[in-house]
Amino acid sequence: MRLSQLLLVTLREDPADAELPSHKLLVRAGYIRRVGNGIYAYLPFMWRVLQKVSQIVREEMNRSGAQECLLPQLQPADLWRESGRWETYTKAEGIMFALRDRQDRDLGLGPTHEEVITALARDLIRSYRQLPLHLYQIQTKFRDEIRPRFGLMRGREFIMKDGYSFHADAASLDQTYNLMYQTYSRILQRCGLEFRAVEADSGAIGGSKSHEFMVLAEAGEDEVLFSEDGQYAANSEKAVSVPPKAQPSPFTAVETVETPDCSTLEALCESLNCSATQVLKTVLYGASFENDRQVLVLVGLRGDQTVNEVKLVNALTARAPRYDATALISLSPLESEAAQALLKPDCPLGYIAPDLSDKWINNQPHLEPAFLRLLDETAVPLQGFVAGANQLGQHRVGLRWGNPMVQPQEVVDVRQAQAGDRAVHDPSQRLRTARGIEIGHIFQLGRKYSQAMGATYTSEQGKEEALVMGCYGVGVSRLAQAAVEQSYDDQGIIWPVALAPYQAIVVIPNLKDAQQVAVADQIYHDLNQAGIETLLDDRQERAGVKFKDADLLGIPYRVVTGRAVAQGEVEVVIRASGESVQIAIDQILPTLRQWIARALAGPDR
RNA sequence: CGGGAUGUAGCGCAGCUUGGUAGCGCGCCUGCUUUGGGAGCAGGAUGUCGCAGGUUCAAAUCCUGUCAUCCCGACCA
Repeated sequence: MRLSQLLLVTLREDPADAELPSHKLLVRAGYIRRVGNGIYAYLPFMWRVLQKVSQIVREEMNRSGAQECLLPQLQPADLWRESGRWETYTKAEGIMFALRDRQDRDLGLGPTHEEVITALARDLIRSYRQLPLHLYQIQTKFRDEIRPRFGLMRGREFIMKDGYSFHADAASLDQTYNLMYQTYSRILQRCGLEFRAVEADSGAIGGSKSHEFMVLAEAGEDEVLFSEDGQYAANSEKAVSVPPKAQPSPFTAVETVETPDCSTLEALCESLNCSATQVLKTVLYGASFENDRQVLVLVGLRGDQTVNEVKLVNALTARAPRYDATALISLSPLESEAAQALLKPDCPLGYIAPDLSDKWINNQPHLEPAFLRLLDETAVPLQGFVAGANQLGQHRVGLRWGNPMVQPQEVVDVRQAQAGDRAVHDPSQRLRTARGIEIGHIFQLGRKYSQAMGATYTSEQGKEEALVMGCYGVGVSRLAQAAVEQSYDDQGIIWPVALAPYQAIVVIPNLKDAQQVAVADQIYHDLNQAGIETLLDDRQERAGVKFKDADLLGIPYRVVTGRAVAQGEVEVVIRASGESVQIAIDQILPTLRQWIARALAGPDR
């Protein structure tokens, strides 16, 4: 394309509403425009990038044997009621845009497609002979994010590839899951991105085994913990580790001591002259379930550790049935004001322990009259520890489990693993931390949806069985922006060759020089003819403007038909390295062809 | 939803404290010059100062409300 005919509006200054470099650059270089909060227009250059990503995803998915289809975005609420997610998706997480049609039917705009695909599978899959089966689509998803931000990173409308596989048994699911792990790795390699696959929490979608694919970048919203030997990597929400050893306790006898003004751990440790590892910290949470029942949760853990709320949410969700509930709607630490509504006014907050009496709980209609008491694994081996006395200004020291401190029955892992902790698989390894942008997620769903929605098949033994499912997502638009976040400089974007909207740009420094124009035209024509996607900057602009724009746009190879055309040569500048070489005009095509082929060389086929 | 901030020309901003009829840079249009790293000179166009009330002789400026946007948090297949 000729730039003189393209819609290209570049900005010299950063847009005021952008924070991330990638967001600023995509707007400045004319790739995207914000239309509303979390809603973006993909302008022609961006659309080309997105198609590049989609095409790589498509090729690799097809290669894995999955079949492409396109599912509806407008989804009947009844399907979501069948899976039990209508309430949680419109109420709890509130992530689904819900609407009502003129017949008063509830509908949702698809944030994900498990329900639709499972309903289809229920209709279409009858026999084990049809299995395994893997369907995927690439299309726009809608999510009513509470706080959209960072441009395409967290939009309310975004493009995603989502795939769903169906199996007769767990072994077959495992196979496809592993295949997807490889497929995703290939996709990211082909996109030219630095990434890491990590163990992940499976979150509200449910299911068991799950990995996230993280594009590594400082601006990433997720923290990744990994061991240096490469054997272990996990999202910090999910990560497990061996905590540092506890210091031996200086307390030998059980006694209650006065600890005024020690409602914080630091103050307590200083006052008692002990280590936080000898303190049993008790954190109070308020949890609400979808049936409006509220539960107060006491979590005991070692003082130097912190609660991982994702793990705690999972622990509570698992216990929902005991409150006749299925889903946790909210969980938050009880701050003093909120606590006042639920607890009696003189409750000794700051000095509580896991054996805090239930009598402090207010008598309220939806509030459970007893605490749910959970103990983190780190607290179990403590000896001679310190805990609140359940009396303002007092702590107990020298405690051991049993008498008088009754150990909570339920021991769980709700502890946040941290950089510097030892790895579980090899305690000589220390965990390190990195930041990542989640651009892919694979799950083993199991029978969660097929059971809920009655999607069954007839097995080889003639028995009716629920389908075993997996699901696999790639954030296509997010991936494109993540690529920028990983690769830019102070001049602009540096696209990987595989994702660049155009691979080359021919710049004419001086339009008045007929020879420069003729050579540029010829090269432009020849390159396109040879299948190299090439732009021609034939705008009535000064050379400097064209160079600046080419750099900002991030086109990998820039061919400049400058003064050297008189000697039969042009200059080629490699965007990524800034390297510049003089090349004979007739060598441009073979040279670029070779460079591009090398840059696009993906994983072995 | 809690905390913080901002809304003034297409974009980035000043003006607001101390009310007096709106300005700078970039961009845009015209002309001349320039022509390899976001040119120079000359001329020109562009604003319901987010919106609605109020105070006042007079409001971008003060007050109230409201909407929008951004940041931190909560939230997030």
